[in-house]
Amino acid sequence: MDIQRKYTVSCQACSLNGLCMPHSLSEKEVEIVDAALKRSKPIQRNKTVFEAGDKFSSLYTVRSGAVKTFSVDREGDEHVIGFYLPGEMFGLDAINSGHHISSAKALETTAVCEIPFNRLEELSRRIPSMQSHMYRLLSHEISEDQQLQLLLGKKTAEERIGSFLLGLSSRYRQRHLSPTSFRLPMARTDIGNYLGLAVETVSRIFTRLQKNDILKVDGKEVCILDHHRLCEIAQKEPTYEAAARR
Amino acid sequence: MDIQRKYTVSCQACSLNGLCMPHSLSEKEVEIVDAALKRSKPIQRNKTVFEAGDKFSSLYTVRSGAVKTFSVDREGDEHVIGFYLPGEMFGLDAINSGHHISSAKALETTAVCEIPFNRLEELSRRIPSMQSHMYRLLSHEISEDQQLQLLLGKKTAEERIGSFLLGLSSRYRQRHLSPTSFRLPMARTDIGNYLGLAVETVSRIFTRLQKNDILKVDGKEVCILDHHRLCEIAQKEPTYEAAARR
DNA sequence: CGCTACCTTGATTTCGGTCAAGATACGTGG
DNA sequence: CCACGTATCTTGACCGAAATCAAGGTAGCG
Repeated sequence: MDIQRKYTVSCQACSLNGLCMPHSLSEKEVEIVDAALKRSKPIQRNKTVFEAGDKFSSLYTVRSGAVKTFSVDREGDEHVIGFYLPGEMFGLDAINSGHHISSAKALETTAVCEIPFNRLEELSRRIPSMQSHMYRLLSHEISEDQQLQLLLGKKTAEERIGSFLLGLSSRYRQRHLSPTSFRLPMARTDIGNYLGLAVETVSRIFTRLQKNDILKVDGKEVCILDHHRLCEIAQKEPTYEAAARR
Repeated sequence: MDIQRKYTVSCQACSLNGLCMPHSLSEKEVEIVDAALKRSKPIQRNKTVFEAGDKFSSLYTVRSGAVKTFSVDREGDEHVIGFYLPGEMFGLDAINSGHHISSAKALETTAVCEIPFNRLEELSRRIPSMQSHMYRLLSHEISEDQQLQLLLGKKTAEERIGSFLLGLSSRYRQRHLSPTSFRLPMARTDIGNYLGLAVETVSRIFTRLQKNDILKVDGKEVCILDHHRLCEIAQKEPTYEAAARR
């Protein structure tokens, strides 16, 4: 079964705020896991959740709002690594080295849920489905990252933007928001940075897609008018097919 | 502590053939883990270990030889995802979906070690340091993948090749082989494919680096003559600094 | 020994980056 | 509520790194 499906269903059922728990947990287990979570007060736009170099102690999930992770090189240039929407977990890259190698910043007013990692390790030993879930969550991140590598290494600017928008679209659908009409929480600069493109290129492609009646763009508001043609552009089969193959 | 260090030391100590076990295991535990491993007979060059679509049941480590993982798109084009040297684990991307989404093929005569995943889950519940180790291993793969994303999205052809060679160099050092003189187990085509470059570009840059006395290339034999300048080209600090920062 | 796969080198083209200049939106304080 | 300044976004002109096209060269294998 696909982790993403599991996630949406169970998040609501268990009210575990984005920990994406399997629903095989008992009442009692849900209670235990829930007790381990720390819910933060809202984080203002541009405030950081953690910074590169910070000691690693917790994983985080987005409860509301949006987060970007990024690293800064010696020349001071920022490199956007990922965007996280409600229900998604971030900070996974820090488990290995014991400190954060990237920073995380709120793209808008955001609430996160903190999960102390030592508690998580402990719980996943006691609750087998929890351990299994964590393995799958980490594995899922690896597949996604490899997907992005393919995109960055082989695809044209238009294909990248197309894939990016379709990706967002399906993530919004998963949380029962409109997959055709949504607001981009990040700036054009961030999109370009993430996709390995200049801002100007992102802008130009947005207008081109708009001219071809595939997209309607108004600032950060995006409306996908022709999902099918967008898939063609992204060199991806329509999502329902992709889902069926799983 | 860095997972890679742990790994080299313990692999030898425990003789667990690349499972990269922590050395905190007791005699008894080592025995148990060792019993779960299946050692394969050698795999011929170009033979697959598993193929995309196969049901996922095991993770693999390379014992000797080398492996590449790749996916094939609808047009039949291959996309190289990664190269694996002795001691490295592959197949991690399959945990989530329950079937392999990429294929793995031997680049030369290769022996692998198979680790049934259900046994691994079970063991990691019983042996806390084993679970902790697996989390770090998965997290490490995520960091590496994100590093590659940066390379693919932002770096020039020369920087990519430079980083690639330095990466190989440090992986060879980890297994106590010469970090300055080694044999590339993969074809130029595979390198280009992996780095998002045309074969011609890879070839041209190899000759250019050779002309500048940074590299000596003879077919698949590579010798790094000027490690420091190669680091500059790769936009990376020399490895000893990188190691010190950890 | 010859075939095929792999590698190298050169000539030409092209996609997307860079530079430059406006336009639009946004937050702040008067 | 509006004016101002700053961020962000868009559009155009030009340029360059690497892809593509083309043609030989080399090496490993049956």
